[in-house]
Amino acid sequence: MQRALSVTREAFPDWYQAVVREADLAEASPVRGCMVIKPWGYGVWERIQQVLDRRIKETGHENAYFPLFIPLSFFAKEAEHVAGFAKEMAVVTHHRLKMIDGKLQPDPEAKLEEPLIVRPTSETIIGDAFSRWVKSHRDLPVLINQWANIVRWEMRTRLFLRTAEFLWQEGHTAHATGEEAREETMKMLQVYREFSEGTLAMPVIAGEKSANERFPGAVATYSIEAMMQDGKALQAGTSHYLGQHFAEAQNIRFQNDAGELQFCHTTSWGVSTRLIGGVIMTHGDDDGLRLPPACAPQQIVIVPMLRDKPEDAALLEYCDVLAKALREKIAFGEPLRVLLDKKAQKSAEKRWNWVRRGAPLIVEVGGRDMAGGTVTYMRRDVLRDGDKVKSHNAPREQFAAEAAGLLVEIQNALFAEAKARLASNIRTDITSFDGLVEYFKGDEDGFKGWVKASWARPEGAELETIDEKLKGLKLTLRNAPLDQPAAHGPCIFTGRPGVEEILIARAY
RNA sequence: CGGGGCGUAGCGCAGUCUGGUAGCGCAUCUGCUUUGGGAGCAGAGGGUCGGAGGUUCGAAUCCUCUCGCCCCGACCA
Repeated sequence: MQRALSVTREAFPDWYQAVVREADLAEASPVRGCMVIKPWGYGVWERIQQVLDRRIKETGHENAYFPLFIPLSFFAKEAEHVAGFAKEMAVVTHHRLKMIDGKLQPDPEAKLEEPLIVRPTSETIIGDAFSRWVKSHRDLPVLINQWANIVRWEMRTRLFLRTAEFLWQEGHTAHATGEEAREETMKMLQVYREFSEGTLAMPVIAGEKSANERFPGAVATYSIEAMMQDGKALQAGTSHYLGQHFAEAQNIRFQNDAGELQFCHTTSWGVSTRLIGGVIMTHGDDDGLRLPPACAPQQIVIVPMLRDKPEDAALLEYCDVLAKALREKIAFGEPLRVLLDKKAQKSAEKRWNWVRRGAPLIVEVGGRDMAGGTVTYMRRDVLRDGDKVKSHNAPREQFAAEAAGLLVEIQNALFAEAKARLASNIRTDITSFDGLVEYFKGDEDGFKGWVKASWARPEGAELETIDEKLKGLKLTLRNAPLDQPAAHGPCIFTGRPGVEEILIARAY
């Protein structure tokens, strides 16, 4: 059978790369670990930005922008923070180039007095601003978000999933009380969960990270974890309660209503272009990408079957009427995004390109459709019936009337499919480390789901030891889901009474 | 940074062992035919074989160095 991709999901890493390339999402750049995000890929990011930005503002936050460069000394103020990021920072040391011996190089006489770090995250420089902005309890809370690029000099990179430079939003807030800051942390985690499930159709499990997986400098880190089609977990978003650590390091203080000086409690939270990798690995199939309509740059692509003949004009007019009618319809609270693909390419070629790119509805209109007043369309989520491509025929006006409903149906179907995969691949019957070994041993490449088990929440050296043992099975602790049962069995690692359930999985 | 694999046309690959002046499929361009579905035929364009140096009359091929990509490990919100 002829597929739109040359590889299948059996070779998952190869397949992933093929989708990124064939769906026109991104490509590698001349700079190691950095990517060029192409219009179709960036279009998905713009959808993420638009929908999430609205949610961030609805929850009371304002956007602002802080510098790309952070003075080196800012990082030295929070010990854990600097320790966590020191190994992956890009450093700017000069401000001028000079031709020396025929070679263009940094001018030794233009060395910066203090090196500048290209931000790997902005807690420190935003905290510095907060320390000036906050004087009184009347200034609180401060609720700020920034859309930005950041740089982390990663050892090993993968397009979208882990790149040296990536795009994200980072929320930073300061509060009078720990209770309020914790509420904020949880509120944004919920925003991420709803966004991931509602817009990306990517079901997630929200929970708290174990101590060893905490953000450097945080009191508590929460994440949403999604299950990819190879069974691996993808951390799709994080939210941190930073306590007073950063406030103390950067002197973010306020006078309370009794006139006493107190340190603020701060939070930070973010999602990144990694989400696009999550969408690919959640919904992609052997014909390429499948985009949930809510995050598709174009939801309906109309491909006229042009024949380079005079009657093409009438066909284009026929398609244009359809496009205009569709654009007046609403789905997910917005007008439908419709593209009439008039490019001078062979129609069949265009169709398969849109299949690979994952356009949710692909409409093909030919002369006979026009004569009969109909259109032919394909749903990308259920492209094939067996091996054959499944196309539908409907009167043009009927299709225009039903398209918005179809898009919602596709969105729901993709979510249901992913949700079923997540729900049926979390094992809860493994209660011992030997059981873990048994389940995860051998067949390195085969599908392995997640394990949810009780544990005693060990810390320190004991946790280190457990982490090492898990590493031997290529496993990591993902999070302790927020939804917990009333009672717990014995700890899967220590045998002591369990205090919560934790997810154990292979991860990206 | 350690182990393994790989860099040859936009994509997928052969050629490398055994040195002789670069090829296949798809894509692209032109023409004719075709026209309800990834069309057929004929022709064409496109590669300093990742880069640098070396050996040689001659290097995609052998040697040295180097850069990048992929997998595993280390590392990693």
